[in-house]
Amino acid sequence: MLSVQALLTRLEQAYGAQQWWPADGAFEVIVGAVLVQRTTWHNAAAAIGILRARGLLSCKALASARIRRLESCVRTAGFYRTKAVRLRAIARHVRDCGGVDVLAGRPTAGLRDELLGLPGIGEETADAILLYAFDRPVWVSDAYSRRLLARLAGDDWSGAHESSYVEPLVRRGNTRALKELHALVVEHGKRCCKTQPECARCILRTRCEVGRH
DNA sequence: CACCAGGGTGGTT
DNA sequence: AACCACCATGGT
Repeated sequence: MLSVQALLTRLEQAYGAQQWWPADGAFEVIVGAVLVQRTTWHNAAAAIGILRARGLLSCKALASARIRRLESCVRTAGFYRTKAVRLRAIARHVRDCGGVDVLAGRPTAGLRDELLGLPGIGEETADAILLYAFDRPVWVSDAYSRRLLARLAGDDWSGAHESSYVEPLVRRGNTRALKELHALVVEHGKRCCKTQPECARCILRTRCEVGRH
């Protein structure tokens, strides 16, 4: 089966460099990670722009903002009532800890547990924050990656093998590759056929161009 | 107009 | 542990 490095190369050749995460600083990555849940980056980015315009894009300002005000800022990202409450709770935790710089000094395993303890941060979001906000070598597993790797592996796929597949990148601490690969997997998943399992062969076969369906 | 988008949570079986 | 309803706006 295709190696991780080969997969990364082919996806990059097909779609180009993705350059995730489009954010300014670790805290903005955290905010964006929550806002983008179950919506497009387009809608999440609009909400971030409004937060920035109103001076609420720092953990101290966000932590002391009124819920109603936050709701009006993040409305375009959907689920705005829950996201407003969760974002402020997260901001308060970060503030009470001494800021994102303090979190950046924590070991990865403990930091992951700490993130999972916060409202609105599940496994996928926690790993995305670890990778893109704190530059930790972790693989972000999502619906796209599970589907793609299941197709690449064929039938004998338990789902637990996903971590072993990307293990070479994690072990070598290649955060550059991990960031780009996850972004490319998502990009490919959005364009590539979702209903036909055979579609994944476009990556396995050289004469079938990736992304040109 | 139905469907989906860079999920998480709480409740039920 | 697997399944479910719910959260809600914006684009196609």
